[in-house]
Amino acid sequence: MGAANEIAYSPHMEQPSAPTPNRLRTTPSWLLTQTAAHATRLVTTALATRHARGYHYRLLATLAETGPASQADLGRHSGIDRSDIVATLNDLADRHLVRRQADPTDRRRNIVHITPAGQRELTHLQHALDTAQDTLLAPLNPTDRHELVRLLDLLLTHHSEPEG
Amino acid sequence: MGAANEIAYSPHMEQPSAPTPNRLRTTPSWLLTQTAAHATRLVTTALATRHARGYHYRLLATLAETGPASQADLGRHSGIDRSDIVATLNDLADRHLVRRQADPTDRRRNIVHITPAGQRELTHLQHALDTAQDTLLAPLNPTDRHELVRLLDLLLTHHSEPEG
DNA sequence: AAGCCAACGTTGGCGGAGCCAACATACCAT
DNA sequence: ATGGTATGTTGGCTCCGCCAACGTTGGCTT
Repeated sequence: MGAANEIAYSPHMEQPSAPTPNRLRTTPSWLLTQTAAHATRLVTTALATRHARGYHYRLLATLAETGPASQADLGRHSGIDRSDIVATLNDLADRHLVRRQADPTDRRRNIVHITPAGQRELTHLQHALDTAQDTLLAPLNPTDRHELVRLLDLLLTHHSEPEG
Repeated sequence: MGAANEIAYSPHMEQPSAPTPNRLRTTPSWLLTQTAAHATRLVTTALATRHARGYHYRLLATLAETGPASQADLGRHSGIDRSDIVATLNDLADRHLVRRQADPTDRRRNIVHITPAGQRELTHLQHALDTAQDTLLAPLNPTDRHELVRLLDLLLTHHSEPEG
């Protein structure tokens, strides 16, 4: 039928997606969760190239910025639950990207350090992540990008502060 | 130590949250997923007042807008996987909010209808959802709200279209 | 008419993210 | 000394988004 570079049309080939109902398309929370889902997909595949998940990056990034910290503090800074911190740190420690060390002044606490290897890994993850950000924001010009960040920051700040 | 209307300070009372690392705070995908998480919390609790989840609303809304449709079409319009459609429709059908009917012209298909009770329930859910939207967008003025919707719509459209 | 491929509904499963409850241990103020 | 509370840890849960497989049915091709 057609030349090789034409797109073959098969009567059995249906549209992979269909128009989204207006009720959803105009609901801010829906727009938010759907774009977030796309962002998560991009980030997940980006981090997966280095066998990491979101929690791994978040913890390494938090550690690099705050310095050695207890697991509870890590949780508060990164917004990850204490129990999830444990599992994620286990992963990171198994790969020697992080070190748990007993706090001599408080025997309940572990002081968690990022290792040099962890620092290097974070650099790789950061690079992969930066690329994903560009892909995500591709359709937006610089002005729109800043505007989006501003608006999201407003929402996040408002809903995070206890005194709302 | 102070009067009753002062906020009691206890040395054991730590901040429930702590400053988020800049690396995260300035990452668009992080802002997106975190605000989406807040939105999901609001929507989830709003829908929970009527014992519904996101998928239930999405299907009812889609049905109301497109009219009777096959499960596959419902999936394409709502962005929900075929297998999840089955489970969600089971819930809705159990509560008589939806009716499955064999398609006489294609015995593979079910034609799904929304019942009058389903229409009424959708109205309730919509109301709960609208309130949640207001709570979510509280810190934004009308201009910013439209701007946010515009930007998210841009992202969503870009990443949904097959020809990216 | 036969054969083949595709779509349909359904079952069962998976992983990530965000939670919560409970517990033993350790700290600290009273 | 006692009681309240923070810490790390285990185990469990829900929601959302996916994927693989299977039996059935439809429809195009030859």
